[in-house]
Amino acid sequence: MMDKSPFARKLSAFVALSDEDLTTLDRLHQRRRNFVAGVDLVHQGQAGQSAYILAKGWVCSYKILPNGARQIVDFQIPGDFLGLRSVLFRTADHNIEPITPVEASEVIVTDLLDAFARTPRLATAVLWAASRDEAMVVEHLVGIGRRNALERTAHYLLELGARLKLVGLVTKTGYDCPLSQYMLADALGLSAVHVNRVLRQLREMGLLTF
Amino acid sequence: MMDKSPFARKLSAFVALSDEDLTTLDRLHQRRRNFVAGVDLVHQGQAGQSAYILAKGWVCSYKILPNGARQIVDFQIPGDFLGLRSVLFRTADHNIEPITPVEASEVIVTDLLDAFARTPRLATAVLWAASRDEAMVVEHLVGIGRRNALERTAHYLLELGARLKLVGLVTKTGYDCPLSQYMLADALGLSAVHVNRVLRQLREMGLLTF
DNA sequence: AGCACGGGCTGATCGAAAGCAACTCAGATG
DNA sequence: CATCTGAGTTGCTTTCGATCAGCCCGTGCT
Repeated sequence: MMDKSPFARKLSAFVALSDEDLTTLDRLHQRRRNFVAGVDLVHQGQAGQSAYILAKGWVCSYKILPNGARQIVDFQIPGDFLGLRSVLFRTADHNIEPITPVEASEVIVTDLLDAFARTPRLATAVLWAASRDEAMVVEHLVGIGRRNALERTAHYLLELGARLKLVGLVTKTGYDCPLSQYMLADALGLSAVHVNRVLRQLREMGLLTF
Repeated sequence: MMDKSPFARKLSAFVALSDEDLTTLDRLHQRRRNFVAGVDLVHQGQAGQSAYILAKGWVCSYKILPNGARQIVDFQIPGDFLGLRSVLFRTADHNIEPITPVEASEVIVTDLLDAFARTPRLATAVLWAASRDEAMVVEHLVGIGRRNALERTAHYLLELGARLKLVGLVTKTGYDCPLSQYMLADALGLSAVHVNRVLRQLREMGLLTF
């Protein structure tokens, strides 16, 4: 039996998938693409985008406000869907930028729907995953709205850990985190300076090591 | 031809629906339910919930933090789906509370999927609507993270207006808003006192009237 | 070597929003 | 009728986090 992709690995945590499901799933990963870090993959307002399943590397989705401020909505890690909403929506309402070199499989929407028709269990699993993503955005919203900088940061780092664990990217001692403090700041709705202080606090409390 | 439900009205703004689509849609609104204001309709952690389509009244979805703070994730208005994620997720991850007396139609998920199979255009429209809801949560996140209290409040009130317009609940002069300043505060991640000040500012700027 | 650059780190100052307290007013409620 | 409650309003004080400014350090470039 072959190695599971991070995507299959994640879905398996929700629903038991048969070998047939897994091969159907594999067929989705046909056209593999590579992207370099720092160059936007999708641009706000752009039409006719495709969706991707992330195989390797980290990506972030963000919005830019008229005043230049940036808010990172979410980070995507291996196994995560990418730009699905932009496709349904017909035009992207946010930017997507690789923060490390990235490998991703382009997914044709019709292929996905075909796969759903063939194996309903797969459809369930993917919907589960989508719901989970949405729930995470909601949790993120709650954090920014009602948690202070310290709680918010700690919570976010833990959540990232939980997500990475699902795809086997966590070791006994921690996980490899390519995020700069600037990115964390834009994700958490803080300034980079303050993120730095908060991280120091967490370290001093013994809750965090680099 | 009969009156369109708010739901049909909203979907029609996205996709042209045939009479057949509309009757299929109507069949979903079978078991109508009434709820009183202030009593939770869905409770965090509760399992086996149903989904609803809101016909009349306002509802809010929120989360409570361990420290007692509340963050309102979204308000639902007539025509909006309710608790769809809780169903896919099998167990509710947030509370839903009517803020006015509410009429809603219970939707059985299998009915919905049947309807989708029958008229694909309907499926497209519903997915469109779901994407739009998700996009609104994201926009909300951005607002809380990167807009100041004034911008945030103004933006949110405008967005509410745009949503209400889609279902015909806006007049020349404005819309009927049953939200208390406490609720606005919990939605915007502010204190009620501060919301009050911000609203006063907006009034003084001539951007808002009660 | 020299230098530019990005990321991380820290101190000092400032301001937006929170917190607290008090008061009004309109409806309930008894 | 008195009173109680909840929403809205305002003044004053406090605090959290932003902003500004500068520093260190590793890397890549010429």
